[in-house]
Amino acid sequence: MPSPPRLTKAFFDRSVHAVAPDLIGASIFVNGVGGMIVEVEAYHHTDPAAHSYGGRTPRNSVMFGPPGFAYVYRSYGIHWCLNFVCEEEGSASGVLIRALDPTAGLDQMRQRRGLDDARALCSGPGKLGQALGVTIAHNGLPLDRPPFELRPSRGDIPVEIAIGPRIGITKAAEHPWRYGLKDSRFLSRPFK
DNA sequence: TGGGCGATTCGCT
DNA sequence: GCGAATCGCCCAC
Repeated sequence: MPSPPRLTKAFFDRSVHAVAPDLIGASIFVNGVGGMIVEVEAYHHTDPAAHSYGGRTPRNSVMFGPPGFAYVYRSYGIHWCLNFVCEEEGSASGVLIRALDPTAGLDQMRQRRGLDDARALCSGPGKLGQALGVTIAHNGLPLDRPPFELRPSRGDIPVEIAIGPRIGITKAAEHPWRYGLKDSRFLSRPFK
């Protein structure tokens, strides 16, 4: 039996604004726990809202590296948030993974999150990080081998992409660089 | 070396 | 809808 298709580094070696909508409907698993991506946001180093905007620091150095790697950062001193590095090396751009439709490892997610409601397991970047067990230990790891596993959208299911402004930022808040699966029950917030 | 801030979440009103 | 919790990161002093 052939192994299922995987997202390769070439997939991420494109504009964040091409990669981000293409990730909707794809699936991510961390040690077998994960589901279908339903919400992401794009960040580019020319964007004042991006962590890489002010130049390279120890924290954001992975963003300045080659595409196809995980960039993990701590949000509000509490949450771990997962990004995919995109574009050519030095572009310092990435896509923040904001919400999943959980399909695998729900029991482990429930245990980590301390919740039963499937809708609340991965409906936000911090929740998603907790449910998948993402920590700083994943920062800089390649996305094309374990513990990560990324599969492209099945293609046989039509995917309607919703677009809107990004959430929770103050700088460059007007740009419509949030992408989601239209009307998904697992979004962090609905699209207007 | 210290203080302000943040790509958030949750509980309470 | 609003505010507290909570702490690593980063820049200014």
